[in-house]
Amino acid sequence: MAITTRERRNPVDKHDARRRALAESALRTLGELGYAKFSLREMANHSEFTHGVVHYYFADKLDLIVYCVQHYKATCITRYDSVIDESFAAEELLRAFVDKLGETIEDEAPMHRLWYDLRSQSMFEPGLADAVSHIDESLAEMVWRVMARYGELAGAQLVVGKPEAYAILDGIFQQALLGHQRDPQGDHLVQLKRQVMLLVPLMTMGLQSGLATEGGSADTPPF
Amino acid sequence: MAITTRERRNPVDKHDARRRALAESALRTLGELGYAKFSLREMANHSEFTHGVVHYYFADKLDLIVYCVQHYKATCITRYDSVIDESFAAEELLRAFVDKLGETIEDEAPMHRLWYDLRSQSMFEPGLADAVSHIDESLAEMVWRVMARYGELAGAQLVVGKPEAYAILDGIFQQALLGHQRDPQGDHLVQLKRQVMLLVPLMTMGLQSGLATEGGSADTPPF
DNA sequence: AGAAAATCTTGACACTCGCCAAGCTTCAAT
DNA sequence: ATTGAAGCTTGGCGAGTGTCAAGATTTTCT
Repeated sequence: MAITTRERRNPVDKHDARRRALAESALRTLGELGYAKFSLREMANHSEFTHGVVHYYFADKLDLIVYCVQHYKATCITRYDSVIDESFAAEELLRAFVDKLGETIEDEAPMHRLWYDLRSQSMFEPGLADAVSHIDESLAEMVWRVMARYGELAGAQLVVGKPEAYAILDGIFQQALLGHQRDPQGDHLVQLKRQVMLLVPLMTMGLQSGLATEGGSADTPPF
Repeated sequence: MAITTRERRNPVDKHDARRRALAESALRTLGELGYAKFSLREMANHSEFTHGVVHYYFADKLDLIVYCVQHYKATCITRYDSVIDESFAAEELLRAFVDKLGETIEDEAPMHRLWYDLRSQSMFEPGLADAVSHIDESLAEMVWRVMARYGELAGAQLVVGKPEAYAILDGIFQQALLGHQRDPQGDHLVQLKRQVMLLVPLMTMGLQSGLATEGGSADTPPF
């Protein structure tokens, strides 16, 4: 009965690693097909798994998807922390932030459209509500870290709170994603960057007239 | 062969009226179940129609849903025009606007969550993209009419353009709807009103310090 | 009234779905 | 090497899906 920690932990680590692998495969298919057209067999066809193995690791389809949502959270919640840590001036932070925004919309569009899909689904499928709500809260906190750091570096107070800042930037981001999906040739990414560089200063006090001082390519009037 | 205009127009009117009736029934079921769980038979069970009649009036399921989206547009595009026409001062317009926002979130939550669902679906189902895009554009114009009128009444210029104003208010509205669905007992409606009354002046020049002058119950600090 | 056209119902078709049980394979421990 | 558990595959069940054809019903026109 001498069970070392290694002997005990390894099986459950294997188990969890397998769950993660399943979840990552499911996330790929979900990002491709969306919640409505997602099926376990379709996921199996697009991966190395067989359609039956899911029920060995998850109670049912919804359990898998909820786990996917929670796993997705871990990968995206700290996405902008590097731009916070590596920026030491307000304009530098803002520029790094909008660049990262543009990158993620280009590189991970399927994951982002899936996120908006799942968030909408959570209004019809109560089983998703909790997991989605937690991610939304984490995203709001991530946005708030950027905004707080920006205010700190700019030496100005924020005139909006955490929910407002998140809702605003999320709305802007969502429109950019919709436009990018509808017409990938369009200039939605530069519009997104311009809009964020307009709105972030607007959400801080005393910087409303500082827009024109940034120069560069983002000084076109918004209308 | 004497075909009067009444004889000729009536049949196609009947046809279109029937299509509209089908669409309204489908919209009710869609608002209840969401796009993913919507089925023609489920719609038939919740209405006076039989599941087969749909294919007499629509090519297929997607054709029906696209028609639903377009029909939905007509009912919601002019929703805020009355508050524009009947308000003759900036604060009055703003108050009427936020009141209407709260009303629609209370009275037509199923339709609004359906809208966000369908907009997300349009990123996976290209057949929905055009119809959804047109509605989004119309909603942006509706928001812009309110904003333009507000700026006019306040005697101030807007510091954001049409896409920004719409994205911002849409993001705020969406968060309020999500919160209201997750927890109907919460105070998301008063938060929504407070947020909009903060942000609309913020989107106009020279009104940043005018927030405290409104008094009433919306003067709590945003953070 | 009778013919013709429009409208609707019904039932079946081919298909996909989540789920599960029975059996097979792999692996670890004695 | 043998045994037992863990992991996985396979096939199938029942339910549900969109679609459509055939026929019944209603409406419209001469």
